[in-house]
Amino acid sequence: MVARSRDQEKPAHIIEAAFTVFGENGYTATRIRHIAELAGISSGTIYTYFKDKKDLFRATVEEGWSRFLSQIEALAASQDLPEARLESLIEIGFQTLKKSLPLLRGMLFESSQMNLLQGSLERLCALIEDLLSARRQPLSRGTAYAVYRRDLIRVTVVGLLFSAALVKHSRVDAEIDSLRRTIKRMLAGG
Amino acid sequence: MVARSRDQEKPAHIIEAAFTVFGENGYTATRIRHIAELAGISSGTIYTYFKDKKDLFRATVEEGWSRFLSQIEALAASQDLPEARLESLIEIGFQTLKKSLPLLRGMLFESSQMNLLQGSLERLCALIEDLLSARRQPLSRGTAYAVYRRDLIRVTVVGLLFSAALVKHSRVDAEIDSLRRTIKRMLAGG
Amino acid sequence: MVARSRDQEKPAHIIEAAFTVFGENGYTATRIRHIAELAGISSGTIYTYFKDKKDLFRATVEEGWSRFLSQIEALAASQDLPEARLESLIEIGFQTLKKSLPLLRGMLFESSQMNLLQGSLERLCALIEDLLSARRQPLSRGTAYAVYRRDLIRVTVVGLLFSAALVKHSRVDAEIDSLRRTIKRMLAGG
Amino acid sequence: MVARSRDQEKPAHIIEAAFTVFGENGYTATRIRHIAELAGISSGTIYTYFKDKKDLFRATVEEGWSRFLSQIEALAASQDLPEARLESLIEIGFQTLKKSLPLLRGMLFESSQMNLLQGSLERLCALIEDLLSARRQPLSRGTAYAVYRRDLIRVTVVGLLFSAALVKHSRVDAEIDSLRRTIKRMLAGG
DNA sequence: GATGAATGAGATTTCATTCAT
DNA sequence: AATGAATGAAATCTCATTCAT
Repeated sequence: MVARSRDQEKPAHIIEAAFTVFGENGYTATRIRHIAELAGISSGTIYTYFKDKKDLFRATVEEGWSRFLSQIEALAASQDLPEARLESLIEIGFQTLKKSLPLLRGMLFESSQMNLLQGSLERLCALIEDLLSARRQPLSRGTAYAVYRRDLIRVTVVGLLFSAALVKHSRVDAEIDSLRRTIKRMLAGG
Repeated sequence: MVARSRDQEKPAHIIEAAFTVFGENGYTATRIRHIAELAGISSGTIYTYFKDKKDLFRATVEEGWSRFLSQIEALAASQDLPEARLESLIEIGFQTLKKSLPLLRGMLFESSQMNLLQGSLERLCALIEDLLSARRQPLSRGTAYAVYRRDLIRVTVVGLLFSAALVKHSRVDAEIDSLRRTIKRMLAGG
Repeated sequence: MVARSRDQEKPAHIIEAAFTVFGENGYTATRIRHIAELAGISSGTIYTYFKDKKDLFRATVEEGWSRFLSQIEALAASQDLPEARLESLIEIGFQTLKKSLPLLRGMLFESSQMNLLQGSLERLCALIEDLLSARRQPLSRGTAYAVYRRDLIRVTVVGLLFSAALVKHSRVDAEIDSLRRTIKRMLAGG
Repeated sequence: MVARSRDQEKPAHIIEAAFTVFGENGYTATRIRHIAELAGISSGTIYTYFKDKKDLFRATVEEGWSRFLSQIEALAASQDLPEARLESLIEIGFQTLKKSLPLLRGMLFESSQMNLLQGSLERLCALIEDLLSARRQPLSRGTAYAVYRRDLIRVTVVGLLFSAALVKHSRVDAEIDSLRRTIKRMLAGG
């Protein structure tokens, strides 16, 4: 009477497949049938677990962000020195960026139109802000400066994500490395 | 002896309508029929001037960028003092950003998938770099610094465009103003 | 566990309907919707079994020829006396001609589908030639005669098919009977 | 005050162009615009002289048949010996066949235009029958024989036309020559 | 008469979703 | 729960024909 644990994981399997297919083709060009085939199930079954195509997309995007953000959160909660945590942030961030680029490409643009990005972006920026704040004494330079810094972080994060997503396939690695160096320099010096 | 003369401005009218409709709905969700209706013509007429939906979209996007970039180019070519030109750049940039936001929203995401963005972005960044360089003595801090600065500009530009495009309708004006202040401060101080 | 089982005969049903509709209207004037309606299914279903309109047409034509040619082939392979087989050929041929005339009409008169005709025609002529050869001692009257006879058969077969296809609806039966008598007489006498 | 004779010939020019275009593409695939371009006029002008596409096609076909039939008619009315006239018939017939094959192709294979064929075919067969009858004493072998002969002529004529029309482009000349030899032999011997 | 831009009905085909099995 | 055949709405694009100039 063992629980059929495989069935429990079916939604996860579907999301896994959706990850790949949405990532490669984007939302509109993705065919439900392709996801089903990759997951080794029939199209109809998808509708047992997800309301419709949009719902599956949302779940897939959320899963992606969730994986990424939980790493950052663990980082934020760690006891390491601020400088070390910042270093890790950059490493994790750019590593994930490289790894998830297909996903990012296929999803970023469409998910933004569905407002799937906003929340996660907000959370990511907040985490980064916390990490940065920890670096020195909490600066009480006033509200204006707080807004300035929040905007700056957001512009930079959004800029990084979309810049990476816009890079040509062939130059991905070099470009992302370049971006990482740029960010490091920025944090260090200017 | 002469046929109903080809209205010289008809393509412009169509693009004008396309501007609005693509802007509001994005590429996929836009119906050719809606553009035709808004332009006050029949669907078929669109195909007199544009090969297909994609071609119309490309033309619309290019028109938008073209308008914007030609302003920046005029600026770059002017004889004003560097500081003044930079000031103007920011004014024009953010003004256009506000005005073209619907367009930007509907288009940025899809056009990037069609590779319509790259070229214009490249041109925009180059112009901005020129404007910035003019501010002080040409800095001969070496190649590494040049790459750093180019990346920084790109991340910031891309970050600004997509940040703005991601803002909720209701908060657009406030957010864009905030972004402008942030950029000004960044250029001034940090 | 099993989906609505694929109706084994559905393609046959569709072809049956296509038979009628293509027959009555020809390829171009035939509307997929009409075939679907006659078959009692939705238009979309046709695309489950056939790639596109052209594919359905090809399948329909091939089915028609196939039915006809397999009868002739059976005849050619039979052990009957040559005279009897020739007699059967004519009976079967003209019977099928009557029955399939709508199809024939739709099939023959489509410049876009001409090449569908060539192959089947070739096969039919070859079969007829075999049947005729069997009638007497293989005639070794030389190559020139062989060409002559092949041409004659082709002209006659093509002439019969198209003559029948050109006949007015109201006079079909009488005309085809007349043609059959003519061919019989031709084979008997001239 | 010279009559603008060029205008008088405009319909003829149009038909000339239509000849080529219909011949190359068949009725359905022919675009009015292409005919207009080849004739060096605008599409609209065609509608000054022809009611619609079908009307232009009819006129084109009739012109083709007319040219051909008038030659045959002259032949039938000539005082030459029957044998010589028959010889001429074959020469003229196959010559025209070669020359007008593109037209023929475009003309024969259009189910929508089938009835254009009937009349001209009838006339052609009647002329041929007259020419053949003249060869010997009018045969009073009775009605049955008359029907037999008429059918035979029709089948042969139709067979020739469509056989020729079905031949592959590359083999046209050889095949038509072969058909001519076959017909000659048939008239001589069988 | 000539022009050719504009029209707009209409056809094929796709694909998310349903539901009988 | 799973299946996958069936559905059918919906969208782009074509092209004969019209008609203002």
